[in-house]
Amino acid sequence: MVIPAENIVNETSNSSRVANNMLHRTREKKYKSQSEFRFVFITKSNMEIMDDGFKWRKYGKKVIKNSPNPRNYFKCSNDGCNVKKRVERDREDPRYVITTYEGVHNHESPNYVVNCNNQMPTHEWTLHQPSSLSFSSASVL
DNA sequence: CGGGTTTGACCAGCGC
DNA sequence: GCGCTGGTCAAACCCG
Repeated sequence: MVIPAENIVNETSNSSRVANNMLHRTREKKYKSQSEFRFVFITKSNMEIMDDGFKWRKYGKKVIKNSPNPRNYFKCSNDGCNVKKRVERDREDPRYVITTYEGVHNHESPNYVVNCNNQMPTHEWTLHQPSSLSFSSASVL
């Protein structure tokens, strides 16, 4: 299992704003019996939809019980790649966006070259590596 | 016209 | 068994 985080790290390093306030929240979430790769990280952003280089198709939105903010569900629109991600705002700090990736892309990012050319999205967002987060322990560690 | 978004309905898992 | 909750589907709609 490979962490598809190189894109994220790449974008973060290009970002003019470096994470200056590391805020980690432990999210103990009971997922189904998924042994799939899962990668959770928190970003500080004004907008919940961030361009991480992949093409995502939104397929659902749900209001979560313990959160006033709705959670959005995305699938990778690449054919044959069934990577999913959910995006929700932090309940206590709406400035932070919690993104959960599930699965591993079986292809390269369609915008990977663009990102490597230092063409960042117009909006700015910073990455917070959730070191203490309940982060798909099996594959990351 | 094609691909993405929206949104309510539907379904499955879990706790009581 | 039932109800609640989260996750997915799919049809209608929107936009380039």
